[in-house]
Amino acid sequence: MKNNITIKDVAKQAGVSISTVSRVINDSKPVTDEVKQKVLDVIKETGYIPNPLARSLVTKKSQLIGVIVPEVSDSFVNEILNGIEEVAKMYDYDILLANTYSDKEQELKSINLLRAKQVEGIVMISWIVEQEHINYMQNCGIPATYISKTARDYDIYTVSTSNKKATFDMTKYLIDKGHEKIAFIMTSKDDTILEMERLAGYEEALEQNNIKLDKNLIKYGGTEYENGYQSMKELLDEGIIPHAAFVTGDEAAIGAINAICDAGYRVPEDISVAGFNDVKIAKMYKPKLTTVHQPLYDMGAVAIRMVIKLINKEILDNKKVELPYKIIDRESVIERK
Amino acid sequence: MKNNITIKDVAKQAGVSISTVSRVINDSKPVTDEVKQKVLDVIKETGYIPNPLARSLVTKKSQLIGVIVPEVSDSFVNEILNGIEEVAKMYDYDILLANTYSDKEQELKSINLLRAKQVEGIVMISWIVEQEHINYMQNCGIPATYISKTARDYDIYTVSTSNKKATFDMTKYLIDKGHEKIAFIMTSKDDTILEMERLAGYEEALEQNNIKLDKNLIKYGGTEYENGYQSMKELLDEGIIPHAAFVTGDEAAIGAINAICDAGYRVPEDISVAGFNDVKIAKMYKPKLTTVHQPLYDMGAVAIRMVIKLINKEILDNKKVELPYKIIDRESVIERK
DNA sequence: CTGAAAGCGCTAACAA
DNA sequence: TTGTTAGCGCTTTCAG
Repeated sequence: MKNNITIKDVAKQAGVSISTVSRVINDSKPVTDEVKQKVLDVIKETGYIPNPLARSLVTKKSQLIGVIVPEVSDSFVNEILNGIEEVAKMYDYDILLANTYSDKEQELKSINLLRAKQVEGIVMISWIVEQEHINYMQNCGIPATYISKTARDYDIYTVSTSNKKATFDMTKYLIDKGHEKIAFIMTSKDDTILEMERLAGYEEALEQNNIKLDKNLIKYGGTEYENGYQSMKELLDEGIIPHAAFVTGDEAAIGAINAICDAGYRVPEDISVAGFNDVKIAKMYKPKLTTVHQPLYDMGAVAIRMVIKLINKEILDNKKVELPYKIIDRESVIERK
Repeated sequence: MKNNITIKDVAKQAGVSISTVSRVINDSKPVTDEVKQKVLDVIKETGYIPNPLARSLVTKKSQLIGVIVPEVSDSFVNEILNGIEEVAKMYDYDILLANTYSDKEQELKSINLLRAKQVEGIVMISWIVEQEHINYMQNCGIPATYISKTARDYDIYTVSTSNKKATFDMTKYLIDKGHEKIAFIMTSKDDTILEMERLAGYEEALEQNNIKLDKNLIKYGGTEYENGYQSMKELLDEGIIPHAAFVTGDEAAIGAINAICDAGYRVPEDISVAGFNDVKIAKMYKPKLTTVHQPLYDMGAVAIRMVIKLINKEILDNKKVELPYKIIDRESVIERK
């Protein structure tokens, strides 16, 4: 019943030595066709599967790549995960998953855990990348790439899109549509690099168009629906009715839309709303969300390909890959009359 | 830099034998406090991490559980995944992920792959469970639980909710709201057990309320947004305007809503729509989706706890766990006047 | 081309 | 309580 067949059994049954069997399953050294066939037959017959544990133990290759995510059920995350998974499979790697709930402690723990499991590389998806983690990671010398909304100038492998430029573009897009009083609702706590960059993009666009920055229009929340809802509600409760709201995350943007509607305004007729990421729901929602498209699947695919290359000691020409974003013009933003 | 420290190094440095080191790290046999402390110190100093591969090789326990899913980015799936992940961590298991895209071949392959990786158990999320897989799985004698919308009477461990009853209840709910012409849009191809059960629930509710079954109101699609959209569109194009639509999946339900709106009708004023699963988006959408709540997170949690128990040879009183569902009364269904 | 033997890092008898 | 030793299943020299 169970897979107790070992290389020994195969060897015995085929009347050869275990090394010969090893050779045929790995194609590592020449073996007479005749013998080879014999071994192959026995393998098929017995249903023998080499034990990768034993193999890994000697080769020091586990064919495992660890993936650390803040939360599997976040759509930003799981679309990336799809890309990771698929490419991993192509290269015969398996994915070891670790959820951190954005907890710093947990992230560190996960790194350890994965390391212990002998993963050959790690892809880390994290909202906020911290020097501490990087040091830690680099110390253990395990190939890693980061997918993070922050492309800060840490000396690490990252795949991302240009936040500043994307934010600038979307803001400008909004301005071009006639909006001036543009709320800016961010999806992470203040003071991270990410926010700095985005804020910079936002401010720059405003400035270039001679719109005075109004700090009251800026809110910090989280990536979730509820956060967006909350931030928008606060704004409205403060009596601020913007022409448009730019929310740097789609789920939060949808939250914001709902807050707007609950307050008795219409989207986009009264207030336009733009999102960020172009997550699956973005095109399912009504109104369909105008947003910044990030190639989530590709980001995952690229990231893992990078660590695989790293594992194979290939040289990457770039530590930082920036994938192109695109503004997706849908229904939640309209021209302001 | 790298984690090359082995048990030997620790032993040498602590001036003890490797077995002693093994004992302290596993707490398996009494060791003098003094010696123990010494060893612990050295471990801390060197940053030694036991190699689980080597350990697994001898203990035959990999601390790995395989999870096979149709697609990570499906919200039904990833909410379950969250539950799985969390409980796994509690029990010190790691998750090996395999995506199948609902491909039968791929599912079989994944089982093999995971098996090869020495997983101790498998949780399988699959739309359709097939006898072939079950046989295969049972043949390799590896503990497994299935999370599937079908609770068919296979002799396997499953966690699910009662489809028939849930469908019945929701249909009845719709009828009680004054709807008679109720479209029934299913999220999988015809002829699976799942559909049979659901259909039975639907038909029964109709019958009990003296509503004649109209086959034209029944459509088969898939779980995705597009599928729901498509099915609904077809219906409308055929000139059938139902009072309500019951779509057995939230994303598809949202697709249906969009199709309805695109055709110039309003939800829920003209047509009510009900979903199934109560996925994250269900409460984000506008109108908020009236749906059958399935405890996704819990389903994952329960499923993996079951396989862990199975792994530990504990006896489960029930092969089949049915978790309670609940009708969530939100905005997409209203009383018909 | 093939086999014998060493050893990957660890656990678990078995002695001492 | 501790050390010695024999493997776990496999790859990989090294002889032949």
